Amino acid sequence: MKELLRTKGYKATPQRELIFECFLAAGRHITVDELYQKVRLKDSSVGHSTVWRNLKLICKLGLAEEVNLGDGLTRYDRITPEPHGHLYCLECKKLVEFDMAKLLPALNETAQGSRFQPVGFKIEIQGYCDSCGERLGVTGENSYNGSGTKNVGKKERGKNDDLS
Amino acid sequence: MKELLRTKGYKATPQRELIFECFLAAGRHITVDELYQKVRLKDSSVGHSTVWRNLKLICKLGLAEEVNLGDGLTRYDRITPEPHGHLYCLECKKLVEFDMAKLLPALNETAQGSRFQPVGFKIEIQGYCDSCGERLGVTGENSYNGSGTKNVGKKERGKNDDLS
DNA sequence: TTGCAAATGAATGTCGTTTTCATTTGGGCA
DNA sequence: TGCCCAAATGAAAACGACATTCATTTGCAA
Repeated sequence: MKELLRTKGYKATPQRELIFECFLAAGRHITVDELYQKVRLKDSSVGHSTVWRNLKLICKLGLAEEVNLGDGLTRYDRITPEPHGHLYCLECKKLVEFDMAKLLPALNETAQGSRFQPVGFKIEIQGYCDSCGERLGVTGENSYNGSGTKNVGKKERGKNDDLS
Repeated sequence: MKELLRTKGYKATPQRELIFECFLAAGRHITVDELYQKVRLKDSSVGHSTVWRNLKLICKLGLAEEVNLGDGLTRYDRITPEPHGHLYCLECKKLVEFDMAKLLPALNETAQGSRFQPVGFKIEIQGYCDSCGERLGVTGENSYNGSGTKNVGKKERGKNDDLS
C-alpha cells in the first residue's frame, strides 16, 4: 500500500494507510459514514473529511468505484475482476450482484444509439428480490407500476402534508 | 384530470391543475425545478413546494415515476405503455431509453436470487453513448475502469484539496 | 535537518429535498 | 347560497449528504 501510494505520488500518512486498510478489509458497498465509523474505532482523531477525501482517492487509484443505488447514499465498492452490476431490492434492501458480461449482448441489442462495453459504466437495477417479489405479489401479471416506491405510512396531518 | 383527482379524493385546485397540465405537456425526465419554471410562466404565484408536492402526487397516482440518473437530480418520467430503462451517457448527458422487455430474459438468467419482472422496478445504466464511446476510446479492449467519472480539471491547490 | 508541497481536521458552504406552520380555499352539506 | 373544516398552498426553514475552505501539521526528498 505504502508503495502504491508513493509510486503514484501520494504521501503515506498514518490516517491514509488506516483508511485504505479499513476499506480493503470491509469494503463492499460501504458508505462514507460506515467507513468513518470503522476508522474511528482504531483512531478516533481521524476527521470525516479525511475519510471522504481518501475514499475519493481510492476511487481515483482504481481500487473502488462509486455506486448509486438511488437511495441518496453514495456507496463505494471495491473493483472486482469481473465487472458486475447491482440489483437492489426495494423491499428488503438486499444487494445482489450480477455478471455484467452476461447482460451485455442483450443490452447492446436493445439499445440503439448507444454501445455499452464492460468498460467504465454501471448498471443499477432497483426492484424486488425473489422472496420479496413473492410476498408482494409481483408476478409479472400486474400492470406496470413504475413508481418504484412503497408507502410506508407515517403520521397524519393535512392529506397533502405527507405524501409518504 | 379534475375527475381523476376528485375520484381519488384530492381537491382540484387551480395550482394543481396547472402543474398536472404542465407536467403532462412536457414531462419526459423533467426535474422539479424545470417544471417549476414552466409553471411559473403561466402563474408566477405558485410556490416551489407546491410543485414538488404535486409532482409526488403525480407519482402516487401512477402517472409518473421518479428516475435517478446518479447525477444528484431527481427526474420525473411519465409512465409509458411499455416499461423502459434509461441509458445515461456520462459524457454528453444524452438519455437513451431501451425496451425493458428485451432485457428481462438475460437479466433473470444472470441474476440468481432475484427475479425481475416488468413490474415496479427500474434499470438505470450509466455509460457512454456511441459517439462519446468512440471519441473516448472506450472499445471494450481496455481493462475495467469502473470509476465511471472523468477528471475535468479544475483549479489547483494542495494535491489532495481537489480530487476532481 | 530543513523546506515545502501535500495532507489533515474542524468548520463552513452548497444544493436538492423535505417539512413546518400560518393562512387560504375547495367542495360537501345544510 | 352560505358555512364549515379538512385539504392545499406558499414562504421559510430544516435537513442531510456531499464538497470545500483554510490554518495548521507532517511526510519525505534533498
